[in-house]
Amino acid sequence: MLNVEVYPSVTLGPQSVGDRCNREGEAPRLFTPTCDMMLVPPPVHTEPAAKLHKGEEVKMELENSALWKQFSSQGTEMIITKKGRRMFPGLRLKLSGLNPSFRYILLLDVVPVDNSRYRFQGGGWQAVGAAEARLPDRAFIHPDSPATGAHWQSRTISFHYAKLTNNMLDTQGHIILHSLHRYQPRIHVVEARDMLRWGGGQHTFVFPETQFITVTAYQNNKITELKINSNPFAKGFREDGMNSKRQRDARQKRKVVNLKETLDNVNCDSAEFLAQPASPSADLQALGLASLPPPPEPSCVFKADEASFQDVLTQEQSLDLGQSFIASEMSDISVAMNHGMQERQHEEEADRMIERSEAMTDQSYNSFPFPSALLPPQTSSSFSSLHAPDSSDTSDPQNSLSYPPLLSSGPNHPNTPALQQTSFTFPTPPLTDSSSSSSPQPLLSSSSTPSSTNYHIMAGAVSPQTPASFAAPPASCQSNLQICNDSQPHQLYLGEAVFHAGNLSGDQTSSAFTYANAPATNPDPPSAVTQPLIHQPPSLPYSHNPVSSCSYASVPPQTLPYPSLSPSPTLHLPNLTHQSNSHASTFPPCSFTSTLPHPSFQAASRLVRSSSFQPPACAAGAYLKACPGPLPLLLLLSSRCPPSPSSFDVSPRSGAAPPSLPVLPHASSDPLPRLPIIPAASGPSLIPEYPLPASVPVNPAETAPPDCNPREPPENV
DNA sequence: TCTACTACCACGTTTGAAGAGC
DNA sequence: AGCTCTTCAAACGTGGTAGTAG
Repeated sequence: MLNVEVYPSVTLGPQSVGDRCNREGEAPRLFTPTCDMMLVPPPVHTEPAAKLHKGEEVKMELENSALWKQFSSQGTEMIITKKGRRMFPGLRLKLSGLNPSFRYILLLDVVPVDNSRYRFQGGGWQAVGAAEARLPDRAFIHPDSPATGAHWQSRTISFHYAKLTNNMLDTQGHIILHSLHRYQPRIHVVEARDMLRWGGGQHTFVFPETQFITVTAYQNNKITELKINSNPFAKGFREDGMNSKRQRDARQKRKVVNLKETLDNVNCDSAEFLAQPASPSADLQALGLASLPPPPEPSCVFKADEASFQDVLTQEQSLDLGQSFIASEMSDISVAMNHGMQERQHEEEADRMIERSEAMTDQSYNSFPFPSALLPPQTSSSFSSLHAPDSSDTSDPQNSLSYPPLLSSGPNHPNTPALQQTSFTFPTPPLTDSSSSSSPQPLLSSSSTPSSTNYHIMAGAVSPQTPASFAAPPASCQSNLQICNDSQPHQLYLGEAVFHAGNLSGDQTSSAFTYANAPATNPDPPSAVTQPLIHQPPSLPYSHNPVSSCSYASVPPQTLPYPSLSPSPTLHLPNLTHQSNSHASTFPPCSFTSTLPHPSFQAASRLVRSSSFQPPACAAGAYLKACPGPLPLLLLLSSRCPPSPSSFDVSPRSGAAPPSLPVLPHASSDPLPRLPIIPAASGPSLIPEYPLPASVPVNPAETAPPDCNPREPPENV
């Protein structure tokens, strides 16, 4: 029996069946109802995270950054469907700076960028109103989690298994989003030092170029073209594909001709038709069901096959610019290119793609109507200095055109020497609001411990690649922004930039910049004046969104001890089999000190409840009791905290004691919504439909090995 | 009437099962 | 008997499109 314990702010849900567990040669494991999962409060942090990462700097690179930027330049759109849709491009990441022997959990969540609803008008996206009520924050835990730092650093990390849905009643564990809203994916690296406990340091990475607007149908034709040309699954829609517009038109034409011929056939055989019962097919077609196969070889029947063949023969060998980005996704695509002939052909194509890609990206970004005032003093070349060089990634023409880090800081380092703004420019609008940085709300945990949580705004600044069509935030944002101006936030995270990336100029490989956990004082967005909103994409909720950031500013970082956790909080992450070394599972409890920022909309009001707000318990400290394989589970994250932390039932690793966490129904409109349990994807009968009443008992006996769906394409090739 | 959404379609990709060959 | 390779079908991912609901 699948068991899902939901901590109010951390709802664990099974990932969709599509969320395969295995990776890279591992036996496929499918998340099944037999996998027990539960979330438990975060462990008590006993060792300062700062020690754990002393001298280290966790870095993350977006491997397919060029592709993302290409989309971003047009205004990335992501289809969301009721059943869930994968993201394309996917998040392909490279991690470094981790302790090879420590275990980490990687999470992906998607947070609204602003509080606006968008509409595609006049060839661009315009904010047209207030956003829908905030949905429960679901986080997608990478199936490999927890894995050692060596594991994460040895391969490309892909989150393409994550699916987006607009079904608020989704039971598959997909990430629920509103359509026509703007979102920003975030990747969280949470240290799970002994694979049984979450704790230690936490890092949040944000790649501004991965912002997207959710849609149920593509609005921007350019995005459609890019998707078709970049996504192998959409090959059929390419110019030379059988599902291209030309081919579809041809099919449509054939259908019409077919129908006409059929009708003619009926006419010419009318005598016979009238004389004897018509065949079923002729009968159907005569009724207009032209889609049915034509009658076999009637003398005057149009031969559709011939026409079709002709159409195929006339297909052109088009190589759209967008196809160039296949190169950046080559690892995904190359799987099918195993044969020499194909491979050579592909390589040749890839080379041409790269060439065109370079030309295109240059054009795209160089010509991007990014306000010069927003651009940092550095030129593209200077940006590259901040980017980790990757000579091997020849498919990524953007590597040479890296973007400077937006922010850089460490949590709770208000006294960190401020970085001169002149030497550290903020090319993107998100930077305009630093309040979020000042007091980022915890996503997984709220107790902010110095250096426990780092926020990284990745080098790819939003603005340069964000299309001007991305409407500026509503006037309300501006007002909020102004409100935030009364502080000097940038100095804070800028200073942190120096603190954590003080050798930026010298460390060319640094791609991660810690995000300061600013104090209550709201920093002053430096870019507020220099960056016209009209050309700036909405700010990130936690780090840039004026509204949220301002609200956060009123709430100083809190270090709330996790309430009476059960003896030995256990993180059941059976996925350890594929990991080499095992660590003692009896690590002393450690307090979770990460301070993930929280999206704007729910910030202020909730945080005010500081007395009962216990961030760590809410999310980061979630304990997982999952199937014995890569962790295919999904979290619901929220700032909501359980009414009674003591109610946590931390079951031992053996899984003997089913946890009994309070399950709270969630209403997005509720200022303090409670998150529903996300039933298991494969075990609908096991998990009640949303909303769920209370905790679901765990049946330890039904912890069969996970059976990952083999249908998932290889993630890392 | 317009907009957004859903269900379905056709095509391509991926994967594992089944069979053949060695 | 065991291994490798090939073939095939099913599942799934994809954008397009017609229909529907508000």
